[in-house]
Amino acid sequence: MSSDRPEEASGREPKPERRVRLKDVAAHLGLSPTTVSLVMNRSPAASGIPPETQDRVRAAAEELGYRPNFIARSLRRQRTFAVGVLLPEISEGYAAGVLGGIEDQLLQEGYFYLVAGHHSKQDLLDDYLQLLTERSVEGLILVNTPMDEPLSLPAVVVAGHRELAGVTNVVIDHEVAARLALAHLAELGHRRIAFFKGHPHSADTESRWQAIVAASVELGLEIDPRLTLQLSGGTAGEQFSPEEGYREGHVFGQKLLAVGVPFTALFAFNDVSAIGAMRAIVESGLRIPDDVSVVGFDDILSAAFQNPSLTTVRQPLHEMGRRAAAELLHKLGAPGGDSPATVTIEPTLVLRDSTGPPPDRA
Amino acid sequence: MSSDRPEEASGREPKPERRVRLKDVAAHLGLSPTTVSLVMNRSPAASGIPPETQDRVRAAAEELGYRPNFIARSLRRQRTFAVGVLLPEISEGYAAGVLGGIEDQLLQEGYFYLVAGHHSKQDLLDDYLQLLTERSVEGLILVNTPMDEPLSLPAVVVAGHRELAGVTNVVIDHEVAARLALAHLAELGHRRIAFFKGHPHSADTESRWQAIVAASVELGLEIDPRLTLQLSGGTAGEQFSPEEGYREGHVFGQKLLAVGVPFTALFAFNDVSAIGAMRAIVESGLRIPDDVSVVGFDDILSAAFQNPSLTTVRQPLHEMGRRAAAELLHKLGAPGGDSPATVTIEPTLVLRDSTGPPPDRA
DNA sequence: GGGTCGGGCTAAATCGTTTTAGCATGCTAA
DNA sequence: TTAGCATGCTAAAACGATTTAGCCCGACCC
Repeated sequence: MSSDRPEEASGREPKPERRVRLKDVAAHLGLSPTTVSLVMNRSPAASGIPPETQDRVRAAAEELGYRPNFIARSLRRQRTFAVGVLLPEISEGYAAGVLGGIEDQLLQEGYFYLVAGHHSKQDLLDDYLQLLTERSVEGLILVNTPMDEPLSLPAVVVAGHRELAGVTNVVIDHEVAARLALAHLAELGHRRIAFFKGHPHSADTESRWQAIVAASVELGLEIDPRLTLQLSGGTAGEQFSPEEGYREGHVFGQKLLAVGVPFTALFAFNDVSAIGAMRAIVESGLRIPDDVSVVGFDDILSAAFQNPSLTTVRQPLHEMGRRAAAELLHKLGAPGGDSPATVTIEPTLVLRDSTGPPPDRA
Repeated sequence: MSSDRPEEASGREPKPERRVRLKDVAAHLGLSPTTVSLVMNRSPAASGIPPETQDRVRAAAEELGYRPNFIARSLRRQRTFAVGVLLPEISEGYAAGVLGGIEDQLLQEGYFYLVAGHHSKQDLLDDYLQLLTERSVEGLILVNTPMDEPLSLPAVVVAGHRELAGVTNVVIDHEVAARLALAHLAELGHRRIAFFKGHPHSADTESRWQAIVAASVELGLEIDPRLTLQLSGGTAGEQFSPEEGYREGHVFGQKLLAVGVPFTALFAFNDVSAIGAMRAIVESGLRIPDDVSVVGFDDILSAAFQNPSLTTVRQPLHEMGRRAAAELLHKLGAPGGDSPATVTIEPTLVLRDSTGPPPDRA
């Protein structure tokens, strides 16, 4: 309870504790800043400095609570150990999941990152790109963010539309995704499968659909165009709100039932539309999975909470973020090196209660 | 199609385009860096520089594509216009919602931020606090992050446990929350209401429960201890995963039904436990809301997707983040100024389909 | 014609590091 | 005796801005 340090007890000079600088440590030791710097950085040039001096330096640094000023160091070394992340917004969904993975990987490797949400506005995107550059980020990760012009920094794009020279794309393996879902349904005995196609603007729509077509052929399944509905959605991919997606799924579920062509399973474009459709199906008096099986895509949090819980193709968002970050760091470490143009992430099938055998093989 | 700039067409010197420095602009104009700096910053000291020169400077800067180096500027001005954000992790839930609000507000005001997820590990938290300080962030926002020691920087805490000298706490108004939910149920005619109390470690548990007790008295409702279940949950507040919360809600829903004391409504501690409980209720053969009404807390995405959709008290996470950021910026703008110790955010009641009149007034 | 004033600039210090190029000093070897 | 060579350090120049304190020059005043 008693204090050894009178200045603490008396409260004298509490505030003006300026941060300790390298120079202060040097002065305290009667050495030059150079020496202290060399020691603190374990520079190879420090080999000439005898171990005892090194210990003295480190002890003094510890004692004085010296912490290097990262800003000054960045300026001198022309390295910031920071990267920029551009995304539409930190929503509860896709971007947040990916960001979590980016975060883990970057911090683990000693980097920090600056995030900017452009809300799908081109001018904001341009501004933030500018600002991030001014702040000397060393690279960029774009999540679900359209980009046409080539970038002036090393970059990795997650869920990007186009191929850009020099930038690495991280995408999900749609082939595997389609095969997982359809093989599961086929194995259960389903033959008449309905589909929700993605919105025309969405980055994933086309490749996913082609994968579905290919997998169907492979599995000997026939796709009935009357059971294939294209979601209209917002104007810019998955940017529109989940609630809207849910409502759309509800409406399209009703449309699907109204077509009058029998089907025993639905493979939706994503979980929200699947959940909306489930509601429509249940409302029509059919049971899930007894009468109709439903498979979603993404594995959003709600998927597990549905009643019945939703079988779905899981996009490992966290891992996609991790890989994107790892890939960027690789580029930074080996400039002009051998970065892949595309990194493909394997989805997994999460089996839950919304799928089961078809009611009766007609 | 034809190019005026031969170096572009020929591809000569494509790379060595070093960033243009202030000095370059100055040299290009035959002026000193001082002058250019003064003009570019619209410094009051620039009043002595004739408008024509100013125009010349700005034109040259534009022409050469000059962008100030933020690092150098930060070093000199001792301002980084960056703040640090500490949170358990960027999950799909609470933290991501708040972070979205923080992001909006900060970017709008010209700040950036560095995020670090400490995964509820004390040593990581300490490390990141250290690193953020080294990077000279000007302030801190802690989201759902326990903190005992006083901080060396201006700080705002969202959903923090304790009061810390000098730091502003952003919290939800539990009084209003409790009153909104209970008044709604009382108005519908419910008298026998069950409760899930939060986990003992959660920041909000105690204040929320006291607010519920107070509101009950106010509304003339009686709380039956047999219908009051305390969730056990993880060890550190809301850190444990949503799936676990959901499962816990399911189990506690079953427990509640097993008590044998009749009730017509449940006010859960959060949405995930409410959703879990709904499942248990439905499984027991009771209908929602015909037999039992359920009210959640938070308004997570899944709440809207339930069948029936969940009536819940909405925590405006985005706004809480916004306010936290705004409050921090205020502190930064007026050091030693008059920051409130607590900022209270008003929740709202989102009426959906999980609440209705009780089956029959016994 | 000398002093003053103000207009239009600039030199130089500074922010806190890193890093290059060397400088003393003392010992060894020829 | 002296060149040579470790050994143990340091001076000073960056990095790219901002900012303080003037400088120089011509016009004006008396």
